[in-house]
Amino acid sequence: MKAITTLSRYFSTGKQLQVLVSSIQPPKFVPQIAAFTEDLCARILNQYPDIKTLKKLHCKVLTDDYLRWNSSLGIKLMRAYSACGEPVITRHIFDEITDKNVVLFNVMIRSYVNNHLYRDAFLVYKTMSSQGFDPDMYTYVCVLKASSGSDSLWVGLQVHSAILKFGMNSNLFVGNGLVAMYGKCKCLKEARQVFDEMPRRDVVSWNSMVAGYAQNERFNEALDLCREMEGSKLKPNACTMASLLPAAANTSSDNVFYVKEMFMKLAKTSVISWNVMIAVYVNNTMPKEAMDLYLQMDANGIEPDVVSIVSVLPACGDLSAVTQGRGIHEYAKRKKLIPNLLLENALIDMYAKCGCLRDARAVFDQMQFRDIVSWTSMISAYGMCGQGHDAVAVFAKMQNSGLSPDSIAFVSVLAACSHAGLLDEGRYYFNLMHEYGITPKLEHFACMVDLLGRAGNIDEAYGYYVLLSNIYAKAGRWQDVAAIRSILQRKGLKKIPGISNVELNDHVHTFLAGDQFHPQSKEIYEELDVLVGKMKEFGYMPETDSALHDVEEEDKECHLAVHSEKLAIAFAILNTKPGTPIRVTKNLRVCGDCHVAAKLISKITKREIVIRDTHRFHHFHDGACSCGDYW
DNA sequence: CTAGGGTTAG
Repeated sequence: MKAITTLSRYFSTGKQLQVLVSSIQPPKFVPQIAAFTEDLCARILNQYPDIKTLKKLHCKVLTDDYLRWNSSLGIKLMRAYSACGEPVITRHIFDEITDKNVVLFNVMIRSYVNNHLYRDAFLVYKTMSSQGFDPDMYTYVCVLKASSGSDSLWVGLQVHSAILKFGMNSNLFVGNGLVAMYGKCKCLKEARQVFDEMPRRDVVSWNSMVAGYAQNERFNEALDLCREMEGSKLKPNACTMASLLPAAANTSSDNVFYVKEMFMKLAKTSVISWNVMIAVYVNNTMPKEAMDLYLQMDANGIEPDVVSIVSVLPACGDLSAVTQGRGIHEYAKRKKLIPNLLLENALIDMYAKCGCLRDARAVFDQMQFRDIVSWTSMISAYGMCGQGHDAVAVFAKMQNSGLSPDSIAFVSVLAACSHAGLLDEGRYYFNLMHEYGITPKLEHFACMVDLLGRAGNIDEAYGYYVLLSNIYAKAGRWQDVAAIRSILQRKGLKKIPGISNVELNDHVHTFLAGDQFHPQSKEIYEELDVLVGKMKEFGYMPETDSALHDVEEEDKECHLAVHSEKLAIAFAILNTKPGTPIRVTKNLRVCGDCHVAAKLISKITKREIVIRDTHRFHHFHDGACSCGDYW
């Protein structure tokens, strides 16, 4: 026994472990020797050796025969293999052990979960009871983690009902798992209910609930919970800060200050809290503060790690602090943190933002592995410097390398074309998106509008605008439509057509001002004529002059030049039963003429009409509007 | 003479 204790002192490094493994003799069925070997192996395995050492040890002593009568070592082996990212070998050992128990099942499930093989984890969970092993609290904690990891609320709910059925819900760890699962699955009410009903809560319970709010962009509630936590006896820790991070972007200065206070109150011994604070500053456009904090780490005895560097590099880019950036790059090399994909991508981005294209390219060229982000960063780098042809060349190389461009890669190449005035290339890539099954979004259209606007093709730019407006109007994303409108207005495109939407049978119908393309166009205009006739009896006078500011001159005399909301209302009247309320959304503010018309139409047709414009809601009922004619 | 297995996060 003494010998073993002495030996264990030397287990701290991989090399020593390997030496020790070589000295182990295969087990013979002599009880003392077997016990000695077992204890020795257990000690080695508990240190999580690297895969080489592990395999050596596995071959040397743990033959399958041996495993059959020793599940304890089997568990340790499985754990070690799982930690090396070898779930297949873990499973092999699991299958070899004939004398199973609940713990073995739990270790197997856990191995799958930790290696993100959630389906396999669920499968083992499903089969264990049929083999006579009932899940226990440890099992439930594992499968809850699998549910959170795979965002599968459905499985999570099933697990929850099993937990309730077997009365395991009062266990602290199970409760924490449930809170985390519901939070990940966006069920904050359920998460909060579990949290509130927990008989006992620890820091993890609070952090899980905070994480739930933060992951669902409810930063204020997350902060309220932190305050409440401080009000009780528990102190926030580095993990609390880390949980807040997803929501701590572009938030108020008060909120940033709160996180800073939390950071100051922590025992600042953990590199994680420093990294989170740096990231919070970066995500709230406070690069100077991020930089300063990074530089203070050393004096506080905290060694920056890969995450610290990846977090602070964007700040260097934002500040164009290339000297600092280079220093950090050197530090990363010295600490042998490179190669590292995230770090190298961050370096490319930093150098690009500092205008050091050569350095960016050097990092890119020296990379062992490149992902879509690496390529996209390089394309943007060239784009930012106006080297559109180089950007296009890198894009082509990326395609050749076998990677499929994603939506963001297209934004960067389109932006590069736009900055360099590469009209044909821009059109080519815009059309290419289709082949990759990517639907153009705001950013892509904005690039095209920009590109065409620069090239003087105002007409074509306008075409892209209308396309974009329709897409966003149908999705109800009026803010995006407004953003594009302001881009166009800056480019000198004054005439923005009004667009209205109205929903009918779960389908959104979109109308442009003066729209004549709708299949029911004829009936709609006829209906409008009838309505205008009746409205005139109430003293309505069409205000052609001011009302038609946003349609073409030649359309003015013609009654076809009608605002889109009138078309939408007429369409809804035609296609819905009498008395059905009509709901219209519009991308511009309702004009005076349409407002009067809507009031009268609500009276004549005895319909409730709701128009949401960019500014507010208008509820029209029996000839009056909720806005009291003030908007 | 019954271990062995568990939750949040940068």
